[in-house]
Amino acid sequence: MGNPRVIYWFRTDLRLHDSPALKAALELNPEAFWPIWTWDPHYVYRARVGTNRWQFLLDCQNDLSSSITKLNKNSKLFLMREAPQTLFPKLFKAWKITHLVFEKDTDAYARDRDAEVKRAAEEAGVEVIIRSGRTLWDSDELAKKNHGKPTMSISQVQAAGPKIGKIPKPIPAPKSLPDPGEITLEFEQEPPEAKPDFNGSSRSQGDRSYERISGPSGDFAVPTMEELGFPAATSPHHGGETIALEMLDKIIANEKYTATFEKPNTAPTAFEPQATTLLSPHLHFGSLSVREFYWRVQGVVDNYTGTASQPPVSLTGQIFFRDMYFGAQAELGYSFGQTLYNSHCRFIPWHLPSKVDHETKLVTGDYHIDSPQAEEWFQRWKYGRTGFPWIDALMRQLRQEGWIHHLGRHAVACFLTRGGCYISWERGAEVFEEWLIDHETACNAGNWQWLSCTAFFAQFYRCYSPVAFPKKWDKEGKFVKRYVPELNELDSKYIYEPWKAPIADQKRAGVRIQGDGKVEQEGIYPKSMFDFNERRNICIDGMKKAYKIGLYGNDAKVIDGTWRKLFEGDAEGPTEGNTFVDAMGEEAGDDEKVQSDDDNREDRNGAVEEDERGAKEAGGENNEGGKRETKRKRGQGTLDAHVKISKR
DNA sequence: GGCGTGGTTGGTACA
DNA sequence: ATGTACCAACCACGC
Repeated sequence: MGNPRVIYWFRTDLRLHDSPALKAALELNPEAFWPIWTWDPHYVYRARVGTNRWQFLLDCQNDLSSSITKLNKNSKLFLMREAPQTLFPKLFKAWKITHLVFEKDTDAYARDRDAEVKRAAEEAGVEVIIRSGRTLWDSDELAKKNHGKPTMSISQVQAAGPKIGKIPKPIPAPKSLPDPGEITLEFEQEPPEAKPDFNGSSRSQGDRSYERISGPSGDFAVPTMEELGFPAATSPHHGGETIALEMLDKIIANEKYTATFEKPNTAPTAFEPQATTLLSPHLHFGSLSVREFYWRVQGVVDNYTGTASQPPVSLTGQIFFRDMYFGAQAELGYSFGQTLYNSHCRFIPWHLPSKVDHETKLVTGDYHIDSPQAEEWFQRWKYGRTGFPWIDALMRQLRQEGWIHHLGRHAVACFLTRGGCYISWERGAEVFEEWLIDHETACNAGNWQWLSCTAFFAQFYRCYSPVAFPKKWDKEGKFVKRYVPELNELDSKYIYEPWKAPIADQKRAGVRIQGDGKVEQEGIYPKSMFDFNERRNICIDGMKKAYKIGLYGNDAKVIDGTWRKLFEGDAEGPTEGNTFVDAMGEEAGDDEKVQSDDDNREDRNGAVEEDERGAKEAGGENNEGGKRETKRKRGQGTLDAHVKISKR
């Protein structure tokens, strides 16, 4: 074998600093070195990616490409527009490749894809080098050290992680890069499977993603939004390693902030500047190394003279949660992203459940509209027209900017699922997947399960109030007024409950609180779509019952649909289900098609109301509960326990 | 195996 | 205004 001819395949690691895989590639001392990105149709068409995240990705690629060129004027990030599975076998031959190097990706789809590429490499006699670099600890190792089980609590991470070893110290960025070899393309492009296009609805012009392997100009350049068919992004947040490292520098320079950060004490209502670091999208795209972040923060903490905060609430603790979700995903695979077939996700008979293909055991991306009322609530939630200004402000910020504070995510997630609409967490996760610039499959699925009390967290009677909770952070309602400007002039005392404002106040503020929020109208803000406290109680009753029944996503009864019998008479269970035979089945027949909110649906009126009478006593059964009541008298919350202990 | 304790980030009533 | 007790009863963990 001659000298190494190496392809470095960038994917989850759009950076030069602290990249174990890049280091391994350069240690081969290559005679030719191609830094490439393959434009995978799976991401282009089958992942939900909104324009803000597209732009962020392009930012990262452009920054990386120019950083590569700074190290070697003959090199850059070469964008190859074809699926890696079909492209690599051709490249291996055409470029006489000896090594393929990339960072390990433990996402379920990525594992399948990489296994296929690896097989092709072996067939072509190409050595594949894979290094873990996306998390503090290798996610497979983490699960292994957690007795081979998915990491489902932060204490498991804190116990299992150190068993692997110390968190690796960051590796400096390379000072030079070898020349790329000649780039020949003496082969045909395999056209992508462009249907279905999950992002079709946001494309405003022709999609030229796959015009040629080397792009429209034939120069392997990073695409533009126009090429991809997208309108301009609206987010103020920008990608790229350069920006990420500058942001980190700024945070680190503020020693007190860095050392005393406590997530639960950061305001979800803060804007310009936000209360948290906003580094999450950079961690997602790898424009910031998670270990770089960890050790820079730890350095400040170690030298801090005051009392530093501790994991899990501290800045480093935030990263432990990320590793926890990656460790759970590493074990559970595809099932971690859905309820069905997920052994660790509780089954709750939510509205709008996912359709599932029982052959592949995967969700299809579509869902059942078991309740027109729930579908209406879902659309109003998604587009920020629930009539609860706190929820609407957050959802509008999310759509516009691609980022909202972690506690804001809690608030909208609780509201959609167990603390309001009783709609499947999977619906919410899909919206976040599309709109978040920091969307990380593992963290998104994990956090939605957390908030919906289907995994990780169980205290379902703790519900975020859309009124009391934001009041605690922002009495004036400045945050709401920024993102729901039609309420700008409204007296702050009504800002979280505008339906309570007297007509005179509404007039003075130039806004009328009326209507059902289905269509946007100048000078109108909708009435709240339900009585929150009423819904909260109904939801808690439903959760109680579902917990008592105790099914999980992989239970036979959940898979074959017989779970239904267990929930008969339940307020938020399948009360509508009498006419809805196969809630989880592959083809339930004549569901409505999922509609965009822009459709004008005139005639939804009488037929819509949901049967909520069944709320009567869903979980409040009999006397058996009474016996146990006398047994357990302690305060139920951590805080209470602390208070009691310290008082004694 | 039963028990006690704790759980990243709640809400409400009342002093 | 701020602090405290309670709400209704979950799971995970450790001994």
